Amino acid sequence: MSRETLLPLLAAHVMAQGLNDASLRPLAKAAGTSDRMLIYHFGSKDGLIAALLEYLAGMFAAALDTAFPAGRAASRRDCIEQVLAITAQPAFQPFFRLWWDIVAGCAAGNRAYLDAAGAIMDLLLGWIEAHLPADDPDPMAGARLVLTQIEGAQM
Amino acid sequence: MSRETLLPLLAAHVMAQGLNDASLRPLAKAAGTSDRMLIYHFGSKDGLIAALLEYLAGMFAAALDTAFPAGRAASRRDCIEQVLAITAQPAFQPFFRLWWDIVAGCAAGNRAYLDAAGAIMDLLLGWIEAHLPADDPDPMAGARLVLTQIEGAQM
DNA sequence: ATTCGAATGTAGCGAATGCTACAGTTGTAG
DNA sequence: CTACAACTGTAGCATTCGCTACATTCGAAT
Repeated sequence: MSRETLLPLLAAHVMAQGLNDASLRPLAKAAGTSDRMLIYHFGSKDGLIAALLEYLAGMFAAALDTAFPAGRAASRRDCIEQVLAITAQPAFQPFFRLWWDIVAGCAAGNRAYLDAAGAIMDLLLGWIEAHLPADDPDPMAGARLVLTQIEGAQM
Repeated sequence: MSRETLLPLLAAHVMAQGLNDASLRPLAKAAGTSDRMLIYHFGSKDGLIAALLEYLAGMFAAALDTAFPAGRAASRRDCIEQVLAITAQPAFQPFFRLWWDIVAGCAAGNRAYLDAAGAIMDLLLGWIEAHLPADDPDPMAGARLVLTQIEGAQM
């Protein structure tokens, strides 16, 4: 059982149970190993969380990849509604639960959470930018605007 | 030392240290009492949190009251920018830190947090509604729209 | 076959958690 | 003065937390 074998199982547990109050022993049990081994493989709980956040960001990107229609939206408003329709799917709810955990962790000043949040935001902005109309005057600003709307609506 | 004497001190500690990982002994120390007495006055930690959330919502309303200019905005967009300018003040940062804690708690299904979030949302919606232009065609929808923008921008 | 390092199990440490049992110590009503 | 109820301090309990010490197993390289 290596890091790579463990991460999917740990991620599944975190998706189901939340990230903020995840502790080593339940995580280990969910992955069929022991707290002892989690520390062995990841060095510390912080290391585990950092690895998990990175892995979860990858999962999120993959989920977006499969759920997103290929083409570009007709307008910014159209893009917003496409993204809203997709992220409203039940499959995405766990990701948003995690997202709020991460945001709260950022507000508390947690470094790993800040890094993860930055990475995920960049990921999302890139995605949106690629799905805006090709003739959008300022794609970066447009993506930020779309993201603002989506985050607000999610709440 | 009654509930009413304790709550402001507890609230101050929570504003400074966060809500999610607040525990009885540090809270008690910050309020100059003991965990024993907190349980005595509030019944349980859940009772304490519920009382604190209610008190903090009151604090937030009062803070809005003093910071908000009296009149109505010229337009929805104008209203958004007024609120953004005010909530960007350093005095409001601790409230938003708490807000994220509450949102994360809601995502985790915590009942007290859900109630508090609902109350605070209603409070905010009322505030915004009262500051929209008087000729707004649909003040309730307008308030929701403004709030969406603000929450999105805060992130 | 021996050796060596990676991987794993067992047991536990010290700290923090929410909460409780018990024993006072008040202040006040009769 | 007495009695009773509200209040408070001390000490602890059971649990969980992240983490470590120690011992063992096991496969591969020499």
